[in-house]
Amino acid sequence: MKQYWLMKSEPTNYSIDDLKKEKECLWDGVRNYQARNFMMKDMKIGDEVLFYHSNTTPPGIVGLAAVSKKAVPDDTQFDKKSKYYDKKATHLKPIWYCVHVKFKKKLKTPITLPQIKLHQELRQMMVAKKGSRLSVQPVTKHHYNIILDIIKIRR
DNA sequence: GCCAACGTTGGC
DNA sequence: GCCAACGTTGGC
Repeated sequence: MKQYWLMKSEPTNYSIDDLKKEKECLWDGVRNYQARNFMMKDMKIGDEVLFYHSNTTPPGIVGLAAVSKKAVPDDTQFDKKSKYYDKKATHLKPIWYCVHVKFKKKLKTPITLPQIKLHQELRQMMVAKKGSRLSVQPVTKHHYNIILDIIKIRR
C-alpha cells in the first residue's frame, strides 16, 4: 500500500527549486529517531511526499515529490567535517538512514500553514498541530487527496 | 529509571 | 530575535 508523507526542509538549506534542478536528492541530515524510523522502516519506493518549507514567511507545502529509493546509511554521519557528523556511528553500525526523493511538481502557489490551519479538515494534519517539530511525518490518504484537489482547483 | 538541564526546532 | 514545545543527555 502506498503511503503519504510530509517532509520539511528549510529552503535556505535545501529548497523545492534545488530539487527541481537536481531531479532527485538524498534526504540526509535527519537526526531524529522518529523521523529516521519512518524513512528506514516505512517508506517505500513510490510513496508520495509533500515538500514543505519551514522557517519561511509563511511556511507551507511548496511541491510534490516521491520516494525513489529505499533508505540507505546517511554518509554525513561518518564525515567529521559535516555538521551532521555523529561520533557514535560506524560503517558497521550506522545510526542514521535516509531515503532518495525525486521531484514531481512545484506548486505555482504554496499551500501555506495559515491556510492549512483554516481548513476544516487539513487543520487535523500533524504539521498544523502546535509544537509539531517532526521533520518527516505521515499524512493520511484523505488529507493528501484534499491537497491534490486544492492544487487542481487553483490551476 | 527519573528528571533537571540543556539544545534544537520552527512559528511568530 | 523570542520563546514554547519538545527531544536528548547525564547525574543520581
